[in-house]
Amino acid sequence: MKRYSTLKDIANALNISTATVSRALADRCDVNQETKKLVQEEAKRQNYKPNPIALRLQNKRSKTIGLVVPEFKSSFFPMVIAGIQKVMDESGFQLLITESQESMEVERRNLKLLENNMVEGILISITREGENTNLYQELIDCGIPLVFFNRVSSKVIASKVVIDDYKRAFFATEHLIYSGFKKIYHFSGPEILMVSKERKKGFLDAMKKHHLEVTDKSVLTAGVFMDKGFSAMQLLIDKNDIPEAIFCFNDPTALGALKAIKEAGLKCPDDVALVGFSETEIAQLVDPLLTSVEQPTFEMGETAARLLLKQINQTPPPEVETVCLLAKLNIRKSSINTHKG
Amino acid sequence: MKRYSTLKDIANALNISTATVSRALADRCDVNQETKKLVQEEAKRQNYKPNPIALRLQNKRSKTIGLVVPEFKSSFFPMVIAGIQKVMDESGFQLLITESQESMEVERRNLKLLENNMVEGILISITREGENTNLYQELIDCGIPLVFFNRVSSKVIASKVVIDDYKRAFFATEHLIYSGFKKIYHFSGPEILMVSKERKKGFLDAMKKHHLEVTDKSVLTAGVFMDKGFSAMQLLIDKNDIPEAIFCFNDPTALGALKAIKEAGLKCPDDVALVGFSETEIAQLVDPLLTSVEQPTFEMGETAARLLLKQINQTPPPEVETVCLLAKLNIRKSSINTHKG
DNA sequence: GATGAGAATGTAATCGTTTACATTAGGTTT
DNA sequence: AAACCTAATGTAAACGATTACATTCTCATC
Repeated sequence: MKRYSTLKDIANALNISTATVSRALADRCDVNQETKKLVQEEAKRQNYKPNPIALRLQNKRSKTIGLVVPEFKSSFFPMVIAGIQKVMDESGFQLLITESQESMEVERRNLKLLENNMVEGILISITREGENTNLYQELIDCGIPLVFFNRVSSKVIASKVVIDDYKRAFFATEHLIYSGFKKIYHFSGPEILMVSKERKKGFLDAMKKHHLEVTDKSVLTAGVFMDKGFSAMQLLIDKNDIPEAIFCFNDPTALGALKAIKEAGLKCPDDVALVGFSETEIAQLVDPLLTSVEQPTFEMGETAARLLLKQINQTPPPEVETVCLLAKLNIRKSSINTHKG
Repeated sequence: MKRYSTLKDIANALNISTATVSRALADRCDVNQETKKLVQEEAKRQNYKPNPIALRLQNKRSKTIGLVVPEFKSSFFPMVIAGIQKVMDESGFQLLITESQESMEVERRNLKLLENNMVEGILISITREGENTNLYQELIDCGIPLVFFNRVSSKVIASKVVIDDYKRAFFATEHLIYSGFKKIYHFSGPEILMVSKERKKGFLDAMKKHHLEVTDKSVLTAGVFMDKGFSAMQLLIDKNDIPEAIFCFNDPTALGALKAIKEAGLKCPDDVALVGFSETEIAQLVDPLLTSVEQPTFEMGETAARLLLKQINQTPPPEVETVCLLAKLNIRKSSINTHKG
């Protein structure tokens, strides 16, 4: 590694002790003004920078926090990371990023890795396979605070950052209902995820409120990726059980459905209207433009990071809190009722 | 921070010196088998993990490398990061990620931040504003190896990972030519970027090879984002100077052009055929499906990381090398000549 | 002139680990 | 029995920074 200038180098150059140098650079009052000036000049001359590793050892703080995200492919998590990064840079913390690849096993490995690297806290969005509840609890119990975001644990007590999935799903469904659609289906996400449950509940409650029929067939589990939305839609087309509108778990499944619709020679929104969720860039690029719920991704990262820093820096640590961020429904062409009025 | 078990704790528990404990755990031959066993048991009992910070101070190595990417929005860089991450995890290095937000000024700040954090090397993809040549050179000169990827410096001598932009642009253009198009235009990227120049050169050379006319009007600078592709296409439509086909700098500009084509009531590929570059997820989702050059993003990250580790670990450092990764042209509907034979 | 106060600086321990060198005890060789 | 070897362990310095405590010196006070 590159050789850096140290306190000792400055001390030797000026024939004084490292203690004085340290004090001079910290601008302490019990150092002679002359000496202070000499030290500061010499430090500048040698381009001295305090060694962050030595400081960490001394302070017994790693000044590092860990992050576990399920994947990197979609732009959702990268945007969250950008938000986290901003807060970390401001507060002088380093960020250790790991990817669980939607696997509980890999997630466990990542958490162990972070623990071995002495992170002072962990930000995590869990896999869609499920949660490593015991491990989360262990980490918290032995003093490493966890903050969940987006995909949160339902069992562990910790600070969490979510968007109001239930409400947004409810409103998105109501939007379809107010548009005049009656036969409305839902493509739901992995049953194990809280967000899936919340969005499904929002859908069901909105339907119930408006006295619209909901049968076993109204909800299809379609996973998180495009191919699943595609095959779910194909299934409906094959069975000739085509709804007027579908509220989809997320944008990829909506886009998969859209592809199946087009391939079958049907039209969106004329034959089937679509609503996505968790706004992706693509929503504004496909034809027709996709109605979708926009999540404040960057802000989610910032918020989660701030909550974690609070847990780390305050003694005693503050009460855990769950922050619910506001999301916004962007209504576009894919959910316009072309038959009405 | 959480309290971790140390060598001293084990030494105290067994009434021996930390030196012996250290040696026992390193499984050195000059330790009594009995002692070794006792130490290993006690270490397990206390869940001892070596303190990585102390090791770094001791070894005078930060075991950290830095990364500077221009942005997080598109999935391109996140996928590269995933590749880098994989190599780093395997080799026990930490990764410090920074985002320059396409600003030279922010890039300078990030590089300084990485230097202060004593990274042992830096991976960088430069901004589209241009390059901080002097700073790159300074870092290299004082012992921090740099490896460029994707958007590389044209002036600094260092290892680089690129895709064969020139060849792919050449072939993509030839694909349009072989499809029977004659009036072919190019929407080029920011003039300052090497990749822009390379792709433009590939386009021009392919046209020249096949003796097709190239005028001042054949190449329009369209930037990197969708809106620029959109306005460039609108300009052509307004001037009623509509080419049969356009080879675009990247997918977003192609999609922008596509939007303008549709809004003008024209059809792709019937009226204007399109070819994009640097495959995005979107290419497979739009109508018509977009022909595009697919880049090996994950592999690019892996390769760049490996090159950097070589620079760091070998003494004397190996010669710098430029690795050119293969990219692949995915031919889809947007570039099919519907008039031909 | 002895005492004390206060300013400026130095000494040495600490953080957790490694390792060159020193020490000890026991056994073997002559 | 003196000399030496070997195995096993301990001591202490080092990495770079901070800081409690100790020291030195000067000057003011009685």
